[in-house]
Amino acid sequence: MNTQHDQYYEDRLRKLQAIAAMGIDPYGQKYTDVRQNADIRAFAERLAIEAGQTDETARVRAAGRVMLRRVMGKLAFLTIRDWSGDMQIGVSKAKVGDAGWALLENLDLGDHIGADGLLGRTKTNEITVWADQLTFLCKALRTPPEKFHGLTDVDIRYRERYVDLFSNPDVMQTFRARSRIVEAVRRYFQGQGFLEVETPMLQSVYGGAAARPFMTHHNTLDMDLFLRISPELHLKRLLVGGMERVFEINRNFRNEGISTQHNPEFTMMECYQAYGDLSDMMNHVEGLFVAGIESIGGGFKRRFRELDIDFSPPWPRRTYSDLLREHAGVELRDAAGIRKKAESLGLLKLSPEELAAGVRAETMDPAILANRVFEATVEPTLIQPTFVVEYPAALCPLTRRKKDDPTIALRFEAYVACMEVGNAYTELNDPAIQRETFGSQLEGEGDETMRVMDEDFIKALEFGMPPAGGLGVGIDRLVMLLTNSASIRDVILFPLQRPK
RNA sequence: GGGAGCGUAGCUCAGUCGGUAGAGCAUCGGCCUUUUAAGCCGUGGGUCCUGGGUUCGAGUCCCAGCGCUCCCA
Repeated sequence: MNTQHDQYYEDRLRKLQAIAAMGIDPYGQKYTDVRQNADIRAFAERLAIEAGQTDETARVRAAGRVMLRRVMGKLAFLTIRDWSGDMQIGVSKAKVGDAGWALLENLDLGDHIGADGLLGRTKTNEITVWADQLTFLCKALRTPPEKFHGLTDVDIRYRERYVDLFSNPDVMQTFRARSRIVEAVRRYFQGQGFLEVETPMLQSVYGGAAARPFMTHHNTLDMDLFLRISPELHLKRLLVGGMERVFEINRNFRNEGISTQHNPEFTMMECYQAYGDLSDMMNHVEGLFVAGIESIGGGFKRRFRELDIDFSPPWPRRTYSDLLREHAGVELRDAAGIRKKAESLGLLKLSPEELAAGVRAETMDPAILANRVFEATVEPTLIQPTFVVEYPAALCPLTRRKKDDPTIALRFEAYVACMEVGNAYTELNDPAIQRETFGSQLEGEGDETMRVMDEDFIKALEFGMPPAGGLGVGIDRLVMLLTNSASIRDVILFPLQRPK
């Protein structure tokens, strides 16, 4: 058990007191001029120090958490870790004196220390800071995970991410990559003339997507509120206001299932471009993937799980109906054929939720059936980056229709590794059609797609929203793909866990 | 929601047919001035996820629950 009074805790408290008795603050002070371990390592490479030699001119200061400790009598080697990497610190009793050695004897794995000294290499050629001064920076009262295997229990890794981060360097690397990718996406849109904005997460009317919301309550206003499922309707209001290019990178919340691809809160990028259309949005999808890849390196040909994926633009564009014909052997317009195919795939079986919502297989909308067939037959084949274009209009009521074919929606989805990573529209800006489509619900979609009438949004459209293209890209999935992370929980620092 | 699996020392993991709870790392004590998961000798450490049940006896078998993982919906 993780009680506070086990033997380890007591041992460490005893050493903390011993350190304090030496007149040293066991929780440290400001410590300046520290060089990162990776930087010190690169410096040592440039100096071309030979094995067994020390460079008398190369004084450095390193700091980090003690990960390994090898003491042999009056000489010790410590491996300390900062967020750039590890560094070996050599400590000899002759050099640091009795006081320094007494400090070393009270060091535990997990403590933070600083070391000043000359840079050299050991006989075995390991880059080493030969300390003449150790500075104690922080006592750790808990034992870090085992030095060789690190922390592997996934439950504890997510619950105690702070331990995961310092004991598993790959995890640190993933989250550094995530930060660079988000920066790159931001820079990409700024470079394209977009303005970054933030819109409400607490909303009295929710919308912009088909999902169940989280509910909360404002006490002093005595008002129920929803956590947003999408920023879409607010970003479009900004188009009405004359912000011609806007984007937002922020959290959405959906009160739905949890899986390796779904976390209840996730980070979404949405952008809207006045006078733009779908082809602009495709360019942006490719552009932000390129920017993300360039920010972390590794090239366009990448590994994801067991898949080899080539992100080189341009990505192929395939129509929904062609893909359906190719992989399901049915025509999109052949409602009877689709129903037959759906039946043979066992797709007419309804979930308890759907049955409760009054959905019946016999009257299910052909477009919904087609989409079930699409998900079952086409999606598993969409491994290489692909734009699926020409969605059936019935599936996307919020979307403008193709001019010469009103059954086709001006929408695409971008797929990579069978995951939906982008969703784009040529936006609907006709307030009358928008009013009709709000609240419309196709039989077979269940209650999750309940769309609440947003009168203020209609009003905004009545002031005139310029024709525009809009795009949403799930940042977590983007990071998963580019960092080869199998689960969304591996790219979210603190994924939702039930309390233990 | 359904299926499969997992939960044992701080960490990583064994635990056979139901018969006194084990190892490595870590801790503590000792030796050790070039180690690389340092080494050698010694040592302490357990709510076997929780609660029931079967049994002379349960980490092990049965039931229920909790948490996690994966697959499916």
